[in-house]
Parts: sequence; structure tokens; C-alpha cells
Amino acid sequence: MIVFKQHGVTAEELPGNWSDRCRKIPAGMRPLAAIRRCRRGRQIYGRGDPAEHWYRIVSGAARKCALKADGRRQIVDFLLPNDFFGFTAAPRHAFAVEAVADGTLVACYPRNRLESIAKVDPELNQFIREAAFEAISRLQSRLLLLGPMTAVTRVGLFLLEMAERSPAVRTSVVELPMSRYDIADCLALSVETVSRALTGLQRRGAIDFDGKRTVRIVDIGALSSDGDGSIATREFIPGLSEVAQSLL
Amino acid sequence: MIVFKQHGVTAEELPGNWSDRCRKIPAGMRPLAAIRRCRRGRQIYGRGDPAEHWYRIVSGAARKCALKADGRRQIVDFLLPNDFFGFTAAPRHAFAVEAVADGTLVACYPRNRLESIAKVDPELNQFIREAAFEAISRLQSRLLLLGPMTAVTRVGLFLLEMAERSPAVRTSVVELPMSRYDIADCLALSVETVSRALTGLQRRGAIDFDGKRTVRIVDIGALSSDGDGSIATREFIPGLSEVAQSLL
DNA sequence: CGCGTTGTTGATAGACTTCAACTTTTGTGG
DNA sequence: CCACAAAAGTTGAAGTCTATCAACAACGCG
Repeated sequence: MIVFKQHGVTAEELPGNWSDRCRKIPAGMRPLAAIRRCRRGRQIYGRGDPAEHWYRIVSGAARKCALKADGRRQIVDFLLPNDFFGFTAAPRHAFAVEAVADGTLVACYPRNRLESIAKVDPELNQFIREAAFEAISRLQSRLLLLGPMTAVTRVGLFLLEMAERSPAVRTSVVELPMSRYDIADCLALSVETVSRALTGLQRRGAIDFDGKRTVRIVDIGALSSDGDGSIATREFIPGLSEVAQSLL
Repeated sequence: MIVFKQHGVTAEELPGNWSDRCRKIPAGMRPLAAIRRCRRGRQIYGRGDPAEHWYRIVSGAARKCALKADGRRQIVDFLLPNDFFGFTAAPRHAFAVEAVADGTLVACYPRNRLESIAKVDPELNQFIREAAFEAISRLQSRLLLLGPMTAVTRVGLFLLEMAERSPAVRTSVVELPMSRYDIADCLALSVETVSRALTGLQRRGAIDFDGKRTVRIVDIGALSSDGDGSIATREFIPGLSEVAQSLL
């Protein structure tokens, strides 16, 4: 059994909020779902495409991203199972969404039909509203990740966020569906810096690898604290659960 | 008359999207509004406060921010007239919101009563949904501002965003309600860097000042292009209007 | 007028990016 | 099943940008 050095919390107790996101999908919208299977890199919708559907990740993972003139990507959000996306008040999507994992399953819901049903179905209405509110929370957490902090701290907090959003039972083991390049584009760092940060965290004993994309969180204190030992994030990441907050 | 050097577009034609945000507020929610007047720096709600209201800025400006352990702030969003805020699926607010301008007027709507009315009022429902979607758009734009780019570009894009969100008729003149410190905390830069960037843009002839907090946008090309003249943001900021996109 | 706040400018140190070389992993076709 | 090429990941050295520290100027308010 893995025990976190600083706090004596077993790995299994590392809190996740995944179950929170598994609220029952309203009966009214279930029959409207069209399931699509996407290979790695496959575009789910592009920038400028008419916004005719809302989407939900069933399994796998996707990235919401913008393309800059110099060819570099900026990843705005990672979508994991049960995340809804594609919300916009505008008639067209402002960002592209692409599958990250091979064989990602996406449920597509026709927007106009969903909106018609919502007119007479309070349950569906509340569901959509809360899905949108969760997207807001996710984006706000991501904004904090881009604040002024060192690369190591940023990568560490990213791993924590992924751990909490992960559906895995043992949340101390994080499966990263995305490449180092994706992480870099998401954290506004270069690939090399991400790689060095991960290596640094490993050397420090904060994490360990069971493969390039499988991370074991060993010492959650070392993960979130800065290099000099000072804790940089107390009361800082609202997206993290209460328990994780207290650990920071 | 001010003419933009690169494109020959008069100042008055610089497009704003403020009128888009002035959609009529549904009749059902108007009588519920309680108006609050806030002095500069006054907290509208704090982190951890029960989320019992939704809010709308009537006049003035506010900042949504998180406090880090080292005492530094991270500003997640600036709220301008007609922006709605306070949305959350959680029972408590994750961020604090404080007035930036003196005498800021805020409309407060009781959340539970609004939700009750929404159950039977499709119009109100759609209104709330779209207000939330707009918050999502705003946050996504802000995420792009924190991507990897130089401080000058970041400040320039910030000015453009403020210009487009401004209710002023002549959108080439931007009134900044916030201090340099606020801008720094919003863009993840130091105050000194923000100051230097503004001075640099002025020297380059991209902007001019009618006072510390009144900026005239003179050359929109120089504002959004990088130091070496290369344009860094084409097709990049979905939050900007189509016309501004074409100018970038 | 004095004092605190806000804003500007300069010099230095530190962090990240970039460029380059290299290793490991993955996938594909013979 | 192996060979080979492409993609993904790692590591090192040098350059650039920004933060920090420090000093000072401008502004606002009692």
C-alpha cells in the first residue's frame, strides 16, 4: 500500500470528483444521442463549423484547441469521459475539438432538438445549465494553472487535476491520455520544459512512472510545493476537492 | 478623424460587440433584482460564500479573483456592464468578486427564485443558458491571452479585448477602469512589465494616452503584431469580432 | 501641503525557450 | 517476426524574456 510521506494518507483515499460528474442523464435527451467513434487526432468539429450539436465524451479523451498563426497550438481544455462540450451562444464554434485517445467515443446531441425539449422539460434544463456551469469551473481552474508560477509547480498541479478528474479507482495512479506536446500546449510551456519538469518531480520523489504515460503520485506534498519547499497553492485551486485543498 | 495606418479604417468603425450583450432582460427576472452600490475595492462576494445569488454588473466594473498563499492575486475575469456572474453548480463560490470602479452598481438575483421561475419560463431559461455560454466564451478568450507570447503582445490583445467589450461609442478610445496592478494580475505579468509594455506600444505609435487610464488605439496593426512585425494572432482570438479578426 | 497610492524606469538575476543531438517507442510493410 | 522509418520523449548549452529589487515621479486625497 502506498502511503503519502507527508500526511499518512493512503493512495486509495486521494479524493476524486469523478463520481460527481456521473449524474444521471435526463431521459429526454438519451434517445437523441448519436455515438461517433474517433481515431487519434481525428477532428470532432473544427473552428468555424456551425454549432449544431452539443457533445459528451463517452470514453477516451479529446482536446479543445486554437491554432495560432505560427502553427503552434493552444489547448484550452481537455475533455474526459462525461464532460459536455460544444456549448456556445454563437452560431459557430470558436475552437476545434480533436480526439486525443484512439477510439474515443463521443455522443452527439442535436442542438435544436435539445433546445426544443428543454422548453418543456425543467429537468433537462437544469441538467444543461449545470453542465455549462461545470465547464465554467473547469475553465476557471485552468486559468489558475496559467498564472505566474514555475514550470515544475504548473506540471505538478496539472497532474493533480488529472488525478482528480480521472475515473480510476486508485486515483494515485494517473493515466495520461495525451502526449507531452499536448501537455505543453495546455500549460503554455515548451515540450522540453514539460519533460524536464516531470523528470525533476521524479528525482524529487514526488512521482514515479509505470511507463511514459502512467504516473504514480508518491508524495503529494512534494508534488504541489515549490522547489524550495514553500507551499505555493494553499487556498488557491478552487477546482480541487476539499480534501486535496487541505493537503496542499 | 483618426485613421488606422495599415488598413485605412476609421476609429469609429472599430467594431465592438457590446450591443450584442444588451439583449432584453426577461420580464420574469426584472422585479427580482436588488441593486447594490459598491465602493472601489468592496467585495461583492467572497471565496467560500454560499452561492445564493446570480449577479449582473449595471455600471462600473469588477474583478473575479483568487488569492494565492504568497499573497498575490490571480484575476480570472473582469466583469463589465451587462456581464452576468456568480454562476456555479457548487453550493459555494470558488472565487471572490470585488468592485474595481468606485460606485459600481450590481444587480443581485436570488438564485432559488430564479431557478423556480425558470422551471416554467422557457424565455428565462434560454436567457440564463446564453449568459452562461457567454461566460464560457469570455473565459476561453482569456485563456488564449495567457498562452505563450511576449508581454507586449499580451498587453496589446488585452487592450483590444477591452476595446471590444467597452460600451463606448468610439471604440478606439478605451477607458481602463482597473489599475496596472489589476492588469498585471490578470495577464500573469509583473506591474513593471505591464508598464514597460504600454510605454513600448506608445513609442511604437500603436497607442496614445489621454491620461494614465485612457488609451487611444492609433495603429491596430502595430498593436496586435509582434515586435518584429510578424503577426502573431491571425485566426487566433475567437472572442474578437469578425472585422477585428480580419484586421489582425 | 504631506503622505500614501499608483505608475514609470533602470540594472541584475533567474527561468524558460530555442536549437541541436540523441534515445526510446510506436507503427507499418515486407 | 523483423526491419525500418516516423513519432515521441529526453538531455545539454546558449540566448532571450521576464521577475525582482531599487529608486524615483506623478497623482489623489485628507
